[in-house]
Amino acid sequence: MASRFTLPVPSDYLFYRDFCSYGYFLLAPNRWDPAARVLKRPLELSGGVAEVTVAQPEGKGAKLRVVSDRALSRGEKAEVSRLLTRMLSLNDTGVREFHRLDPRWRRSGRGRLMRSPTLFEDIIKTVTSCNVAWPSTIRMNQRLCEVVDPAFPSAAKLARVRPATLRARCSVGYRDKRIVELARLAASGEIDAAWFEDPGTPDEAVLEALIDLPGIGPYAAANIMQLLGRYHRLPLDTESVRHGRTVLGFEGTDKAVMARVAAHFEPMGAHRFRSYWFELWNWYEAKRGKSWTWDPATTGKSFTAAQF
DNA sequence: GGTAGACCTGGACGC
DNA sequence: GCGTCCAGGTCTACC
Repeated sequence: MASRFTLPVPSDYLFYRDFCSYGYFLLAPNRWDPAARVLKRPLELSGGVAEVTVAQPEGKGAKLRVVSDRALSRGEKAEVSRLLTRMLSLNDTGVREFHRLDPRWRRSGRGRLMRSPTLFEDIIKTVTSCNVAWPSTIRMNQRLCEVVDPAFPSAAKLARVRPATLRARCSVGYRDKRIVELARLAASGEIDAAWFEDPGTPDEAVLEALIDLPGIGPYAAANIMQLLGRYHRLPLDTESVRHGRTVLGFEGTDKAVMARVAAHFEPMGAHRFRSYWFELWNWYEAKRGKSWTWDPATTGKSFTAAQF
């Protein structure tokens, strides 16, 4: 029998807008239904996997309606609430300050960014997004869920998979050993999620620790930092260069354009990434329509500039 | 400290 | 249908 419960959200929270705010909303095991504006995905809970459906039928600021495919204990409902709170950035208290710094997004209300229910899933998703076109990132995450665990592989489960299996069946290529090593570090506690998530841990310490991880370079570290709600660094990549040239009108070598993009967002201080990201996202939406209307099977595979 | 080249995959392109 | 080229960020070796 299903469990049904509600989850309170901040008064400015608009589910379809705020969930469809970062590309990972299109990656397995997330399943976004653009017509119904409903999210379905399995979550790993203490009593086993449960498929949850999340919606906000009454609109902005209204409680989220959560339905699971099996009965959940009180403790499991608390787990689901905790995982969704992380995923939907419901504890983000910086949106108002962001809008004060960059008023362009005040009217649309853009400010919150979605992420994964766990830091580990965000780390692996980031590794699968490096040095690869977006359709391959989609494929890798799809296969990880099909081959290893439908609810997205936990660190413990992934640590037991052979790199050759990941390479052959999940199309992760040379990332195979790095992914398994990351899983071992997370499973053993050497990657301490609580330490990374603690707002009291200094940004520089987090950055240094991330760069030390296998498969994590400057881009991936900055991206994981924004997924941790630390928005002061920009994950600069080829999309940043494209954005610098086409939208901001910068000229010169890739390196010079990157430096100018970084300098351009400097005044946004602790909210640099939000300002940069929503400008980028706005550009995608100008080409492809609002992100919550993207069909994961079509537009969702081709919204990045490289696919145009 | 800076840089060249290897690492893989899949899509685009030419034949 | 096949072969070749290219994009993408990280890592290592080398200067």
